[in-house]
Amino acid sequence: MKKAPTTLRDVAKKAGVHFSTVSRALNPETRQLVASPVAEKILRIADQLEYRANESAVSLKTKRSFLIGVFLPDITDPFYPPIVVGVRKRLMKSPYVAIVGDAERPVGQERHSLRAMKMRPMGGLVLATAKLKDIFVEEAIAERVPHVQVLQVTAKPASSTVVVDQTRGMSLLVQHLWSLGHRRIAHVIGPQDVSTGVGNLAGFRAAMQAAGAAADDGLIQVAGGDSIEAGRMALEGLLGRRKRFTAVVAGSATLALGCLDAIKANGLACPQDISVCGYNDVPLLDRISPALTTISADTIQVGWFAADLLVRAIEHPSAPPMHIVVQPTLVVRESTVPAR
Amino acid sequence: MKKAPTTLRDVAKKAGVHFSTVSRALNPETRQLVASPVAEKILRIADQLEYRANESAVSLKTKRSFLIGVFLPDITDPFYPPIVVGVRKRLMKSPYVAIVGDAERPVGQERHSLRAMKMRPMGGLVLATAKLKDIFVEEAIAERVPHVQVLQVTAKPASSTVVVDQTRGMSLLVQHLWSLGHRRIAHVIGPQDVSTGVGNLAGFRAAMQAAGAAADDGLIQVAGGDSIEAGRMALEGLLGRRKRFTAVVAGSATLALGCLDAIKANGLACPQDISVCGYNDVPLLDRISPALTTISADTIQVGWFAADLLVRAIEHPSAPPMHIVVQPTLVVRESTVPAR
DNA sequence: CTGAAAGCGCTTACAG
DNA sequence: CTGAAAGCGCTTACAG
Repeated sequence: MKKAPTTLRDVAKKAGVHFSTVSRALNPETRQLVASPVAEKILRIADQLEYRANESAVSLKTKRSFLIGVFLPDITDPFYPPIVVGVRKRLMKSPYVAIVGDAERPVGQERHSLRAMKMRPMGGLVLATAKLKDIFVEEAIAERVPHVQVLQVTAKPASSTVVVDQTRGMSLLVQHLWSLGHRRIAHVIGPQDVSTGVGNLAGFRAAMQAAGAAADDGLIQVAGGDSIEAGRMALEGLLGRRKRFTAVVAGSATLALGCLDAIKANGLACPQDISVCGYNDVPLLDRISPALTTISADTIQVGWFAADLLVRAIEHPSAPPMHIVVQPTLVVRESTVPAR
Repeated sequence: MKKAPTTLRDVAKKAGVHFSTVSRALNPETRQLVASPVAEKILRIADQLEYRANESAVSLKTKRSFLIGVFLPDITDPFYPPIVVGVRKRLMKSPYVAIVGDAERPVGQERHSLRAMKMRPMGGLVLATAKLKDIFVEEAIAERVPHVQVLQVTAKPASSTVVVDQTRGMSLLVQHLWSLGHRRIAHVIGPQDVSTGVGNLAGFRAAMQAAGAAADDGLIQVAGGDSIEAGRMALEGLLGRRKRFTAVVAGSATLALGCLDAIKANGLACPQDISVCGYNDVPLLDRISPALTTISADTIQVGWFAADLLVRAIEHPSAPPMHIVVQPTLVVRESTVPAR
């Protein structure tokens, strides 16, 4: 038989006090309202009976929720799960627990998520899915749901954010290629409806400028999505233009893989004919052929910061939003070599 | 101002009925207790007011929960997230929502998860973390929490399970190597406290037997864990014995990567000197050097089945456990070649 | 078919 | 310092 869980009343009966006294004793914030010896006794008995507050009852009464929704663009892209690890790490000793929400692209799905989110009052949200203009974020703001945006952010975020420094990342990449003698550098960039897309492009332009040459718009190609296939098609397009370039900077690791495919499909070789570098490091990128030069960021840290800011936002609703920028590093591997 | 969400009373007032009538009308199972025209009107108004039942209240009252906990050994191992995708897919149109639980190894953490699970009544659990003997599973059974085990299962599971056919997988691998002329085949196997570990080993032995040669115990090495490092050390051990072998079957993709490292570290080459094959396919394995021959299973499907069985278990608590076995396929790539 | 009532397990003013 | 009461938003016997 499934035994009923211990309730406040069970503890109260055994302690010989009223159950509201038990409630006070168990809550650290009201504990001083209870006489010390009584509180101690209650704590002991509660522990012994393995009392756990029923969360539904607490939520119902306090109108607070301890569920933190983490929305990722794609849980199967190995770039994202570390975010969850970081969030979890920060939430470990807190009363909050992370849900991984389904944020798949189709509009229908998003609606579903939104509705699910609204019927299940969330304590807060970590959103890695924001477009430059994002109804999800707008709703969160309108409904006053505490949230923080990570990696991808809206155009002018009114919420706290944790992002990786894109300008710095692009600058590291361009400087690296430049120092290898590359001058004609192509850029396969991700969709321009997300901040990482426009950020990378702006960063690329700024970095080229700083290096001493304006970026050649004829060597910039926006990919149709963040997939290997989109990356391949984008570079095929560039190759088809027959405009010479000796290196290509891709907007993500996924796009970079597509670039490698395009190079191979055109009878060329990386890095001998064209150097390729990606953006965002994921496992096994160091073992593919050629191992990919890329930009790496501590995404566990990003998740940790996000959860930390979120907890603050929940506990101090009126505090102004904070913006954390994490610095990435350059990881040089085999896919970039001196220009011929 | 954060406007209060719509409640049953709001809908009732607007519809001119008692709120209990609204409750009945909104629940498909009790809807026929309400006069059709009234029910229709209520439905319309509820929709218009964007009414969503407060889940805490529902859970508190019914003592049911719509939270499904999915526990993975490691969310950053790309082998596992597809399970979540599958679970989510099945749960999409159900009232349940999946939480990804933290099932990190340290015993302290597990305790934390367990406690979190108990204070937050879960509607059900999908466990990919079961050891042969597993207190987590034992507790779930004792507490009558509906659950299904996936991939890794307890010794004699009393709950529903969804696993990949290990015997078949090992057989495919051994037959493949055998047909390439390999006779002395080593085996680097994962920890033996989980069903996949013992299953793979048993499968390997059976497959060797069936092929016509008993497995040589001197060529079997149990790794200290499921990590690249553990795989490397295991194969180093085998290499150190100076017992000749021309191929090695690893118990996981991760272990296989370690084997590749060990081969390289010993001045040998894969596949020229030793063929290597892994178990479980993950992205990029087709792009590493050499691309890894391995066993692939549809893990999204595994997750889907798991959620399906779980929903059944929740809705029909007395139904007997079911056991689904998914068939894997062999993916031949560059890491296995004919024996010299 | 519908209403009124009880009660799920809590928190938190309000008395004493 | 402690008890008694109200009430969060629901579901579901129980009357009518």
